Amino acid sequence: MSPASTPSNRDEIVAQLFRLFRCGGYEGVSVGDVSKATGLGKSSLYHYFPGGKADMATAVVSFARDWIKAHIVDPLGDAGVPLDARIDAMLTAARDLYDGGTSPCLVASMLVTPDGTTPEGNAGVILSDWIEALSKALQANGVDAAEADARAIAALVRIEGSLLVARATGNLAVFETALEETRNALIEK
Amino acid sequence: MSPASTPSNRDEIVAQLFRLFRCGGYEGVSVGDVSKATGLGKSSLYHYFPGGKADMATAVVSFARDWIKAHIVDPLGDAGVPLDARIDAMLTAARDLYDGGTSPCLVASMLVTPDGTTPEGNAGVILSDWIEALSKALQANGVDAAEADARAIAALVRIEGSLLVARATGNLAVFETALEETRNALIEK
DNA sequence: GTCTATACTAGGATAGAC
DNA sequence: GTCTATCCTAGTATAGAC
Repeated sequence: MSPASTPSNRDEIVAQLFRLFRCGGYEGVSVGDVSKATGLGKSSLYHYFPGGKADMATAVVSFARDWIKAHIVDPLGDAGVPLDARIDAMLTAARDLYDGGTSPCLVASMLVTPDGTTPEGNAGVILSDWIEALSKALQANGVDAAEADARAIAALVRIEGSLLVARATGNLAVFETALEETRNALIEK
Repeated sequence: MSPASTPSNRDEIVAQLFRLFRCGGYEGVSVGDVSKATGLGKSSLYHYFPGGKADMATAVVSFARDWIKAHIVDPLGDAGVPLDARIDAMLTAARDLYDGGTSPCLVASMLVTPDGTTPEGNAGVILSDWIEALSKALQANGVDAAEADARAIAALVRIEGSLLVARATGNLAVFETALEETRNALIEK
């Protein structure tokens, strides 16, 4: 794959890394792939990421975590907006992030590691951030803590599960339907 | 990893392959890994799988599909057993397959492929088999087709999603709770 | 900060003996 | 059917010039 335009700074490289790692996971991406995708030579990449591929993984997880914070966690905590609007914003962000059910989840892809290996970059915290923010938003609207946690977890289970099932079976509607069900389950009194 | 005991036939090798591929996906497993895990030399492996790693992936998907048929699809179609007992059997099989939420799903892991690559072995059909069998079982008990499909899909979404969330966040209870919720949602009149 | 060139290892696959 | 030996490519990483 040739680069849309050669990136001029580290942030643009990381955006490319996100595209690559979300599809291939850690093992499925080579430094050569990154070189091709960005148009930069390997040495340039090692300039930005002295620790090599492991550094790239760390950077991409950090990038994704920031994206979730800006587009999901912070909006969910915005007390100036009604809860149902915040939830709609979250679901819109999810639809966008996963391209309507066609693009894989980075967390899921980074979780695939050879037997006995620990996942690179600890992407799991991204899901924890999301769940916590959602639970907090529900609690601020009068849902008790245990119920809020359960609903928040169920929401992420639906989103992640439907993305996987949609992509595995080629049935894209599964994802869209799950978003709608998630909305209903979260808003329910 | 050293072999529990050196496998004496192709089936035993495939069982090892299943362990490896479900964790590492296609890209995360090398022929050398397989050699170490089985105790067989590379040439022996190429004797059983002339097409190399791609052949191994095909064999392991076939193995998993057979397992699902024997432990889930066929029991779900057993008209001599009450529906709720069949569903319990399905959930017990799932708990067993995923080791209570600690072992990854082969379908999910094989879905992780470098950008532009098509998944090796087409593991997605395994989920389709499962969903279809579950929907059929519900329909045979008076649930109309559209509702049965929706419930079957929702069940797999919950199982796959909870496995992912449980493993990513380190919260194993998510998986067990999801199995219970799946049971309730399927049995509901 | 980017390049070319290079070193070295790991990975996929085959040859040919036993 | 399994082994040792080997081949070749791809992959990670570094050196040093510009």
